[in-house]
Amino acid sequence: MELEQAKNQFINLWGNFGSQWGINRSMAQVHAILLTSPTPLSTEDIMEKLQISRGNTNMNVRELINWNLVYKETVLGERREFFRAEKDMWEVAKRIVRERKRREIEPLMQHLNDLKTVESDNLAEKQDFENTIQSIDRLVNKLDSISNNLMKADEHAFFGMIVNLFK
Amino acid sequence: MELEQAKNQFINLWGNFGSQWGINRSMAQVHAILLTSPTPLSTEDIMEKLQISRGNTNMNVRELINWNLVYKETVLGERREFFRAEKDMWEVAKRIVRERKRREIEPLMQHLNDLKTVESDNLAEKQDFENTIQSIDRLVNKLDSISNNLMKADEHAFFGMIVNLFK
DNA sequence: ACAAGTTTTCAATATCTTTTGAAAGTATAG
DNA sequence: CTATACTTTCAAAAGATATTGAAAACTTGT
Repeated sequence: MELEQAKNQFINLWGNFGSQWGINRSMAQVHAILLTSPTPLSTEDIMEKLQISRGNTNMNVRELINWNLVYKETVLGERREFFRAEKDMWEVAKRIVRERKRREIEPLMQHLNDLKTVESDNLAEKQDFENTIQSIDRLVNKLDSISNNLMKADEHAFFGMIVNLFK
Repeated sequence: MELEQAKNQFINLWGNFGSQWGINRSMAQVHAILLTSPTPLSTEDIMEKLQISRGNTNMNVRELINWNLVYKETVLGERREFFRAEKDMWEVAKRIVRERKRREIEPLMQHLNDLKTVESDNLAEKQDFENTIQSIDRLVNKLDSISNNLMKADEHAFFGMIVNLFK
């Protein structure tokens, strides 16, 4: 396949994949274009290649910077900003995990805690509900603790350990 | 907190959580109501408690059955169908992983493969693109292989191994 | 075979999310 | 200080997604 065509396919692929996981299509596509650009890109470059508006580009680049997946870059003698994606995919994965944990898992854990014990005259039903919540809570906490450790480990160590485990 | 109130909060919580991860709100809410019901529920029950239409209820219950998270149940002397959720959350987690893998990760891996080698006169840029794709491909494959093993292991074994690893 | 109860489908509608683009805001050079 | 280059904001519009509800299809008992 030809390089330009392959890049376009990748932008598409990454966009679809993102939207299946609750990340908006444009944001994923901006990420894709930066991942596959050998040089940092300006807002104009991104607008042009993805055919999206200035506002849209600005907002999604900014969000990617919040996620720590994209850096601002200054180019000598250029007034406008350029953007460059983190290309170490292990880093990318860790940062996505970190961010989703912070934004979604932690609030979830907080709320589950509030539901752990309830009041009711119907003892059996009370117990049943509490069991379900406990069971969700245990799972979420375990996944959380794996993700904490994952973020400390380096790629080789992490996958090495996991793969060895199952041999 | 009072039981009924807690159930409502949970339905809400699960619905929000689902929609952040690309699962539609109603589907997650139907799942929540079944998870927290001590007895199987009919379509009518679900419609009434969630205040949603028959069509919506039917479609989402069916989707949950496709995901293997909900079972059809027959009640003696009743003509209509009842539904019951799988309550072992380790099982639930495994089934969600299995399904998302099948629907999303496998197609992704397929497409990445097609992008692994491209043609271009610009050797440096070709190399750069191929490196990025390779790096994504390696990560996805490793995550895939962990998830395969996870689905074979039982909960205790899995978490036991992971937790010990990081001690 | 019919009638009553139940489930499924799907076009129309409503809702929610994303995108646009022009205006306001900010920074920099001269 | 002022003009110009550039970035950010946000209300309105477009687009995507979810929901409704009534009709069609199916199922079961008599």
